[in-house]
Amino acid sequence: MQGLMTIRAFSQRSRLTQRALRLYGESGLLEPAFVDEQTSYRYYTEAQLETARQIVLLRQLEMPLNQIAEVLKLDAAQRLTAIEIFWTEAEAQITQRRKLMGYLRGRMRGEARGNFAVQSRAVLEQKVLVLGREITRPELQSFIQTSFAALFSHLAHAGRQPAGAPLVIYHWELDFDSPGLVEVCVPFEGHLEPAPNLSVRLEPAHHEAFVRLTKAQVEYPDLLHTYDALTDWLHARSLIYAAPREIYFAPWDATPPDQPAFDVAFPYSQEEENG
Amino acid sequence: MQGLMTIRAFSQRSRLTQRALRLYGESGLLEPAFVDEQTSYRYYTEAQLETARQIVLLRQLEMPLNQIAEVLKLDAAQRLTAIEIFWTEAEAQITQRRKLMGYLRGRMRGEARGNFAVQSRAVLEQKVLVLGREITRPELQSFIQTSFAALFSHLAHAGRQPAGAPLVIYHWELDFDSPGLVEVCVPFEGHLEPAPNLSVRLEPAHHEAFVRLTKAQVEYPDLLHTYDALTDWLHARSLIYAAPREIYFAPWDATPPDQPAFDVAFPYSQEEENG
DNA sequence: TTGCTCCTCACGTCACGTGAGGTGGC
DNA sequence: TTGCTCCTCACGTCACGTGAGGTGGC
Repeated sequence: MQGLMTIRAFSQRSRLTQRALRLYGESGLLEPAFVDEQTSYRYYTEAQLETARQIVLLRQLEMPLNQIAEVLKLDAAQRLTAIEIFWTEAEAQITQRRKLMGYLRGRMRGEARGNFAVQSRAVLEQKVLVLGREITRPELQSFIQTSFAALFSHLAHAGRQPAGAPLVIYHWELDFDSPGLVEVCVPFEGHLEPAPNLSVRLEPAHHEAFVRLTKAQVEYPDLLHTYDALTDWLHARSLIYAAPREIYFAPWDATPPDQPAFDVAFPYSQEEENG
Repeated sequence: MQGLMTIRAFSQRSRLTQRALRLYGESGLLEPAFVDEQTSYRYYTEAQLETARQIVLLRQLEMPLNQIAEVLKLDAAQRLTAIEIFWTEAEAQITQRRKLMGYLRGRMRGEARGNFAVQSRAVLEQKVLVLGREITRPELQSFIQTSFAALFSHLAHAGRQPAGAPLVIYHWELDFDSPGLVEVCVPFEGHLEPAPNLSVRLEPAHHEAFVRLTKAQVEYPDLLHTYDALTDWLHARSLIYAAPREIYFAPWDATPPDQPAFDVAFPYSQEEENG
């Protein structure tokens, strides 16, 4: 019994509740150094305090328990790296929320209501080279970049040039959290054979409602408002709309933040015979 | 059926899941404009979209549903104020976490381990005027300030001077989340009658372990480390300790951030006859 | 024998996600 | 009749909080 603490003593010194300690014991996150088989009493050592305190700290940063378990398996150097990665993501979320709050403020003060002028246009039929996959939100950014690179290199190998602005089509009805099909497309002319994962498709002629945005507006709050403005516009005209798309008509890297860089568009058709 | 949307249409345009919409309907947060009594089908109006979108935004700021319900009852001006208050608290939490992360970084790199030098001293018996109440963490700051003001004015009215450094005693064993008894005390000499809520007590002579901190260190991470250092020190010497206290020996407002301003102390006694 | 500490269920909370099994209108 | 949309349970998830009712050692 030398140096062993009861759950009460350990709870007080670690600042973990007894309930939490039992839970962590069951899940294997922090098992008591010794458990009396007769009484099921849990006993902890002084050395386990360090682990317990790290758990407390990580929980206060809102790291989930299963991630904490993984982090604790790493050695000191890797552990700090893992924590830094987690924290970087947390900070990104915070930035996101701060922007949302700014958007909310403006919205409630009645500002910026007309900032997103909806226009419409006719789009001609065009052939596109398509790379599509089911992805989730966090994967989106890197998926788009690598896909465009793959498409352009495929075109170059076939001796073809892009014949229009590249676009990205979102097939999952604006539900941003669950995974859904995203297609990255580059228009071309002439003939191209489909390859594994790369299909060739004829995008039909259509009308579309669109909003033109600057490069800076690619971030969250503005994009949300754009979608709202577009669906409101379409609904007000009783139009049926298809999967939304982003059309990158300007060279992305060369465009300054405050200059128009892309359109968000919804293809639409007249409502079926009804009213 | 003019202008009524099914739950699916409303879900897509509001970006709330059907599950969430049903839940909000039951709780009264956002009830469908019309419910078919035969089929129990829910129908929503265009006008409800604005409310729905505000709910989405507030949920993304992690405002709890019951608080959202309260906020939505307010008119536009008050609503924005309420949201700003909520957000200010959220930002305070973020600042807190960022400090914790800094503390964790230093801790894992092995820095700052010896920063908190534990000392010990004998304290003489003294009479104190006490104001105590059960409070929770968020109330602490303002409770301490108003209590000190009340105690000093009581002393002044009775024609007495403080006879030592004022202190705050925490009786709830370092469990910072649940509510617990906190006592704000001012030592005095001579005679004083107890008043409602104000008791007069003789603090017995004792020994205490303490750490001296600067004004800047009153914030979270350092305070945590201080408590750890003190309980480790006491435990290493097999000492029994009582409720911890903070002793404000310097005039708070006049002290610069990097100067010593208060002690964190644990009264202790020898362990009962045992080893 | 009386407290005290510890134990194991088991249900509640929060805001949903995810089926299961069933109904109504074209 | 077949899909499709909608419905209502009901259980699962996450990280616990909060009793209820019972045991073991001084």
